[in-house]
Amino acid sequence: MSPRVKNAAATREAMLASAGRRFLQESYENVGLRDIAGDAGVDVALVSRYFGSKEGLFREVLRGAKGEWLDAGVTRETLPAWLTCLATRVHRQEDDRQDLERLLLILRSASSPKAARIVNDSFRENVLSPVANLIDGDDPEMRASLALSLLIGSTILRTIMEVDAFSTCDVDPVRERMLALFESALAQAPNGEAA
Amino acid sequence: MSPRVKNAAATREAMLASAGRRFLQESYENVGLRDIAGDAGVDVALVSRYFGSKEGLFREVLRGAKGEWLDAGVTRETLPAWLTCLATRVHRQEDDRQDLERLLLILRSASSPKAARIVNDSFRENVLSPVANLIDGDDPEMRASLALSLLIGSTILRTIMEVDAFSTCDVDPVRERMLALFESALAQAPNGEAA
DNA sequence: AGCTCAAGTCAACGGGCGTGGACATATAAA
DNA sequence: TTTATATGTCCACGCCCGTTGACTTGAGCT
Repeated sequence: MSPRVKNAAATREAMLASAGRRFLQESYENVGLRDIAGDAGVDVALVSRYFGSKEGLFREVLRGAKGEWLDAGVTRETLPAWLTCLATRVHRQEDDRQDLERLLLILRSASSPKAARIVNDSFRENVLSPVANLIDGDDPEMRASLALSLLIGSTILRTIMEVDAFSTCDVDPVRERMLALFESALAQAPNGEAA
Repeated sequence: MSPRVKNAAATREAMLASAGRRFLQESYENVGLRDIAGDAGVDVALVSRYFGSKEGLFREVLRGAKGEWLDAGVTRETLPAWLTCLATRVHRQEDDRQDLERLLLILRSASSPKAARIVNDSFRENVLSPVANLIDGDDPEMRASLALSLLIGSTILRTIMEVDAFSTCDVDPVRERMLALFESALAQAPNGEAA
């Protein structure tokens, strides 16, 4: 093979990018380092050189995707609508896609022994905590978990299980119900919404 | 090795049982046929002989677990409470554990290319349809998907992500909120509960 | 131009995987 | 008791994996 141009920073990014793409579509176990390196136009051995191991590469991908979750000026008031957007895949802004991909990247590799700890940590730090910190009142983590359960479940149903009964009918009623559920889950009072 | 006693039906069941146990705890990709055969006290080659392939074995495990979901006399009225039981892991009856394991078995191997089709079919046939058939009114599949999203999400959070913010505080409030969410998700009217 | 070292490639290793064919043995019929 | 067949074991093949060490080549400096 003719060796590629030598630019350490660029190839590192290229590998990170192709790894992110691969890990997003297939799970941690089902993607090989040769696939990732191939996409980046680089030899496999560079993975060990740059990231130490496959786990290291995966960790770096999760770490690199950090800080983009909830960044687009989401407040306590707009949170339910924002979650509804993610859950119904209607992207208001370009950033929503990034957020959804982050979540999906985490969910895809959730049940992989090698990636489990990394995934769990990333989830707690990058998606659970931000939401919990955004809402105030009692048991913020519990209420955030409740809302995120709905988001996670619907994402899995639509993306992985390919069920998508949410789009067989009109989207608006679904969005309406979703919004109500998110508001109820995040609300301080157990029943309904109490300002 | 001293050959085991020769009983085709018994060994077949033993393999099915150990496979079910393994597939429940690890995902499809992360369990080897040698593990399963080892647990059953049998040689690996019998998997091919009895089930054709690993996929065949997995399919048979899913098929064998069929018909136990929602079997314990759950009605439209008791459905929300039953879902809450599953989501909070409080087992009223012994059967609840079976139902939860079924769902978990499906979720664990959901993102495995080889098992995806099998898992998706099993989910639709064995968990989504029963729930959709139990509720009446418009868009039963959509409402069932909504409720199952919550169940799936909370199950993943608790079992795979090991978050379990649901049990850091008292369980009763969580169950109360869960119940309200399930009822709202399954309700005919978009807002709240309307008998 | 020549030198140097980071940057990249190549080949191979040890290991685990699913699978298939050849062989052994317990069971049941003759 | 002999025979036949279902049942189970053993062995090895081919494949893909992550990782490593030795080699090659490009870029930048003097």
